[in-house]
Amino acid sequence: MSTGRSTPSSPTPGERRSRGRGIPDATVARLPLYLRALTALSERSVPTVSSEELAAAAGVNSAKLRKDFSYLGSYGTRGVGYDVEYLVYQISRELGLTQDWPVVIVGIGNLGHALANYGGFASRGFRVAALLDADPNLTGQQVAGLPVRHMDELEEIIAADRVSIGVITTPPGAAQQVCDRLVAAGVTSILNFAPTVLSVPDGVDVRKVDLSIELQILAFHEQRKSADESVAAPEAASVAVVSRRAREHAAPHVTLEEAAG
Amino acid sequence: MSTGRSTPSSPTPGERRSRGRGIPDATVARLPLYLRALTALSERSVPTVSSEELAAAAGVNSAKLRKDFSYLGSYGTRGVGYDVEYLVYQISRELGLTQDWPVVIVGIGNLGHALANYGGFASRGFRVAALLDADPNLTGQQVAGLPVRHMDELEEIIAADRVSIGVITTPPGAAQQVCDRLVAAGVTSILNFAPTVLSVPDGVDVRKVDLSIELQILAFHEQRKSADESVAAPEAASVAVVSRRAREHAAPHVTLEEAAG
DNA sequence: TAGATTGTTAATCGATTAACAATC
DNA sequence: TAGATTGTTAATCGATTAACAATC
Repeated sequence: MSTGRSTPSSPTPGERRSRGRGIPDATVARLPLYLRALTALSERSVPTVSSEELAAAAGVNSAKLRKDFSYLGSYGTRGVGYDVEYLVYQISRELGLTQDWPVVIVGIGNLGHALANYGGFASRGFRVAALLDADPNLTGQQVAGLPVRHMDELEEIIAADRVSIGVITTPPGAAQQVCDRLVAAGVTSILNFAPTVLSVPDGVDVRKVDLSIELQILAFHEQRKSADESVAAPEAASVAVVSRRAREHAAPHVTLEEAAG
Repeated sequence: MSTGRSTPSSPTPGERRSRGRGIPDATVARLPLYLRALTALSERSVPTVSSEELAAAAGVNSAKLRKDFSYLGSYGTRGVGYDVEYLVYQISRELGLTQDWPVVIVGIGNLGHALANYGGFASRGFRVAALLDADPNLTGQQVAGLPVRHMDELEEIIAADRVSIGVITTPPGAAQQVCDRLVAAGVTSILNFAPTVLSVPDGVDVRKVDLSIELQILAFHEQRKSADESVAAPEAASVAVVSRRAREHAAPHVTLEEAAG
């Protein structure tokens, strides 16, 4: 794009793809969806599927699906479609699900409980290596067939089981501290359910699941629906009317390092 | 962009923004993050904050934050920053959190339990109007201070409480059916925790939270990390070597409507 | 006034999509 | 061969980012 659009010497999509062997993030995020749909087909012993059919099952459009698959390689057959078993294997391998991923869950409250019992983990390559909690009263209690262990054992467990993925289901106040210990112990991927922004060193991946944020996004769209029922642009009007209170308070700048953690 | 880059008559960002009064999806998804950071500042009675400070607390860069806020209006003061209280109010209003949003939770297993007890709902405008489950043995049991009610009452509750948001925490097999009933009863926003693709009519928003998918995305990156430690492009090599078994089975096309649901 | 910080511009980047040549 | 469907192209769209003029 930077070298002009009409010259045939500009980088081709093929060249761009191979640069750094990068599968786009958006594609990676959809691979699990495809895999789920393919697994369902596999269980029904369906041998092949077209991009159109698979896309419908995964809830995307077929052009996007074919583009996504093109990053993995040419695994389809023109005029026929994709072999279900073969594609299940290729996507599993690409996602790293052909190996075993031990995970620890830290914070065995309601949510930790729910996750420990969640069937979706074991069915993929994920294995709950340990359940950890800071509360000594919980230690030793059985949850989902596993004993809750005390936080003191965290480093030991991670080293012994070569755990690289940690799930944080603690209260928000404890999350950063737990995260730091996980990282120091060798964990390089974190799934965070606590409503906190975690800071981690380079090389550590964090993904977050935030129930409250999802609801707020729904509320935004829900509000728009009601607004559309009444006037044309009711929002634009009310913005101007809203009290401008407090705009006069100008005050010195404050660092918010503490507030963030 | 479509009308050429050098002509001054191409649409300005201002024009683009006002077209349809659209706040970009990516911006809407970040507003709850800003709101959370601002709420923490508000509790510490911090009066003003700069884009740089607030961005750090929310985990984004400051240019993005300022761009995001520019879609809401000009709520900052040059040379000073943003008034915390004023911005909390504006974002809350924009997200629709100044009103009450009754929600129902359907499926009171481990996860439904966890959500019913989740503090983050009540603190925003969200109120759990009812907990519903199909199991008669659960009916009447208290969960998070609320009685579990039977699915038979779903339509009645939604109508009576004007519920527009439903949370689905059922097993995957029941999710589409529950979704259909919610929508028929008047719900127009759904937060889906079941690992299923839901189909809904136009005008209904669905957001999904999928624990297993998040873990799979982490596994993908985790795998890449280990790969990078060993050879330069180990992946590219092994792709070619992998057995091409099953590519010969070509078979008739199958509809997969049932598999999807 | 001098210093600070917003709001906006414009360039870049990444993702989506329709269309179709390649090919089974 | 005729019909079907992939893999790829190229256009479009939306999101990110650095830079800086406007302005408190």
